[in-house]
Amino acid sequence: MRNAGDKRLAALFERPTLEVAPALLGLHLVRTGPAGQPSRTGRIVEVEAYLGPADQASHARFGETPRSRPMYGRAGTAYVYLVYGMYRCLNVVTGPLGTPHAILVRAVEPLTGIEQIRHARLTAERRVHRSWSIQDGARASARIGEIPAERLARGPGLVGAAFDVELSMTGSDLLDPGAALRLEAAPPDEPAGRIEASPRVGIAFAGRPWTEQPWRFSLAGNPSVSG
DNA sequence: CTACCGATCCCCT
DNA sequence: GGGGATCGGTAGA
Repeated sequence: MRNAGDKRLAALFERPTLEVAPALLGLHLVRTGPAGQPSRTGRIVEVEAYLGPADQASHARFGETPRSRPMYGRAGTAYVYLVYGMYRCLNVVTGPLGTPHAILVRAVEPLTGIEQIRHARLTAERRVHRSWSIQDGARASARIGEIPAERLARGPGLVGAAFDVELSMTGSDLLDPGAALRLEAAPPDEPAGRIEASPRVGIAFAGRPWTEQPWRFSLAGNPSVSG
């Protein structure tokens, strides 16, 4: 049985993708586990909409493949992919069944579980730099310890690292209140903030008009929005 | 099968 | 401003 907040959340996803994207701003991303560890939560502050398969910046531009299959599923499904062989990026699927729309979560403002997030960031870096010496690891640990909380998930790759987004989570239901990775409605007392729209980042390969569409949405002035 | 490149991030120059 | 880390997907031989 869904409570009132869950119902509002589910209703949100029945709207067109370009309306859902700005509406995701302010929602909470929640990560629980491993068992016994405090959960991590953060406020979504930056997203990008991908309106495949026509959208030449979308992974759905190649049609339905094993990787893109979750995008064709129900709205609220997670689409997780690997970029540059190391960073996992989280998308929220939107649109009706069979319509491969998705919204990339580009930045999150950490709210709780900050130490868990720092630990996850360090683990992610260690995985990339397998050949690190003891000193390298110590340096990275110190550096991450100095990063202000609002910058710990400022960028899509960092969101994946900070919240331990796993490839195995692709296709999972982000609206399931029991899921290890999920979305939750923001508390009603949390201020929304002004929303800005701008062109999407890192998609020069797509060419016009896709590079110019203002399909990136962010909370104006929020320090966790990526540059 | 190989070649190329990506919805990235960090460090060095 | 440039390059390294690292690997799955796609395209072309």
